[in-house]
Amino acid sequence: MGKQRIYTISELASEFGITPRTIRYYEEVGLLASTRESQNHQRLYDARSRARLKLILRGRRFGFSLGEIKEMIELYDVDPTQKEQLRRTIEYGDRKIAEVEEMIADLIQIKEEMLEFRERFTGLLTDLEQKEERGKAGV
Amino acid sequence: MGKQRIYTISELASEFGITPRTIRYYEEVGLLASTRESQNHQRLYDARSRARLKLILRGRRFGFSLGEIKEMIELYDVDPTQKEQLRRTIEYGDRKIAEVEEMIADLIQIKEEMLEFRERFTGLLTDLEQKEERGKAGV
DNA sequence: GCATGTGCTTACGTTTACGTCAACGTTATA
DNA sequence: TATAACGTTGACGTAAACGTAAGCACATGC
Repeated sequence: MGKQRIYTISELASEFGITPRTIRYYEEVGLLASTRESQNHQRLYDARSRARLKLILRGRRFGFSLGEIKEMIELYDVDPTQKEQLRRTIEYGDRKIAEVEEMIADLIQIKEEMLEFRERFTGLLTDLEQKEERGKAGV
Repeated sequence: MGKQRIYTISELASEFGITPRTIRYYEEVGLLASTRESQNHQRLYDARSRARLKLILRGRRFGFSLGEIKEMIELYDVDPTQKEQLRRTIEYGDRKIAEVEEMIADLIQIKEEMLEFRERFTGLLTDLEQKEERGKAGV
């Protein structure tokens, strides 16, 4: 088995650069469950929860809303014996894959444009520097 | 010269699938200027404004805040005769290019994972279907 | 044994990015 | 000429995603 490290809420928070409040909020909206230490009522997280949090933050990074993220993550919880559920999940996944492909294509185009832009600017800069050199030489 | 089509606010809005209010809001926060038909006070947009709006929406699509988008777009307005300004812009641009590259890499990884996931599910599905077939044959 | 740190719940506050509505002006059309 | 249709400027409303603060419980080091 994998090592079963468990994490407190502030451990996870500082690891991912977020606040405990954020994690509690994700629980509040049903995105991330936690087990509780009996007696203490303290939230505890295992490797699985940690992975799930990572997924959430990854989605957030690309501008998905928590609602969309929830929809996507819940695919991991599909019942693998229900044909109709499997089919719907695959279909939904195909749409999401297409979306991601589109995003990749767009980002590549954006990068190209930024590079062109960068070259224009470095060109302008070296022009200015050469002008300055000639100025100095002229004196 | 390029054809100088001009656009009303609702033309632009419907073209990009947003509302006039959104465009007015972008003006309110200093993201998108408009010329006004004198007398009428009606907002009008040329090709340049339209391109700028496109940039804004592209940034939004990838989860950038309007603040970040503003910072990025303002690079287009740099004074091309100021060396220090040019240098800073290039430096900033390099950071943004690196960010975009990272996003692309991450998205590619996400896509890979989604594809693996998809294969597991199609596998499960064909298993189920085969089981069903054998069941029918048994009768 | 008490202060300090960590966590809990509850609840109200805040920022971003618009939505929505009122009250009004201008232009095309029947 | 009146009535849509489209535009304008306020101004208030709102959903999402947390921030923040109060009041309390529990553990731990000195």
